[in-house]
Amino acid sequence: MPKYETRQRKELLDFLCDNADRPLTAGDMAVSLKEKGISLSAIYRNLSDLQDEGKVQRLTIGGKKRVYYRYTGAKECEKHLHLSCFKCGHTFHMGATTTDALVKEVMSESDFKVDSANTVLYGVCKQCRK
Amino acid sequence: MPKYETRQRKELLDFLCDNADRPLTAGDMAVSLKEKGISLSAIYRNLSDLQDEGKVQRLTIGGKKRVYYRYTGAKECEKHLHLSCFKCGHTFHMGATTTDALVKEVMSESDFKVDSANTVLYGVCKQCRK
DNA sequence: CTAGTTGCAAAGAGTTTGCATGGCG
DNA sequence: CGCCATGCAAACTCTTTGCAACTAG
Repeated sequence: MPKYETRQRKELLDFLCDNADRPLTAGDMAVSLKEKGISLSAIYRNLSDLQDEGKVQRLTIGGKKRVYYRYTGAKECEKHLHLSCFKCGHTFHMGATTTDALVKEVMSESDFKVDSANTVLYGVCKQCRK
Repeated sequence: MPKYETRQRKELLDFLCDNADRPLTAGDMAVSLKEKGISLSAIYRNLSDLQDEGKVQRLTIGGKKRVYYRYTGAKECEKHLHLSCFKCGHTFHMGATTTDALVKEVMSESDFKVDSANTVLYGVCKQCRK
């Protein structure tokens, strides 16, 4: 849990927000933020804090063997399910109404409370199906 | 892609099937399979093949920082969405009918083809909500 | 037999941590 | 100023790989 608002922390958050639609590895961030003078360890330490705060989620993609990070801190994320494409890796937001319907459906069918901000449906998007 | 049916591969598959309802790390498997004389590298190599065949999926859990594996090779898995509890880590299968309905709903709303065998909805199960 | 698979140990990748320095409040 | 966060490098953990021995078909 951070107590100071450091420059590094701000830069990292900005970067994550700007790239909320695609999954990032810690390495990706390091490359993009190195020029701004942000060390790998600062990235890892902040990512760790952000996860504890529930603003960042770890995830794996399709057959990939790496761990990716996704920003889920936006207020909108709480209201939407996420759709992630196996092929291109892009993440889309599902409409709030449909999300609501789905969450309720699962609740009544399986007595399971879905956390939409943190769940990702995997599949293939419109573009990649062509 | 394997060409031989080795003892190690069978044992690993058996173990995965027997534990399809909970996420396992490669280490977990190694511990349980060491007594049967199966090396870590055999486990990793077979897991890799199994992933390529689409029988095993990698996933991350809640705030955890590790990679887990789940068996998705059972024919039933193709017909069900998976519900995984943040708290206890247990995986449940959602009914086939509801799964179908959900998949269709997403398709018509977002033009996105959900791969149910490989997607996991995160949330909190009945037990853990008490 | 022949080629794929295993075990072991060493190599790699990604992530974490200790400690001195620097910066937020 | 005091304490937290950063940077760097070393330490770790998990995963992959080279090679000789083994084994399924």
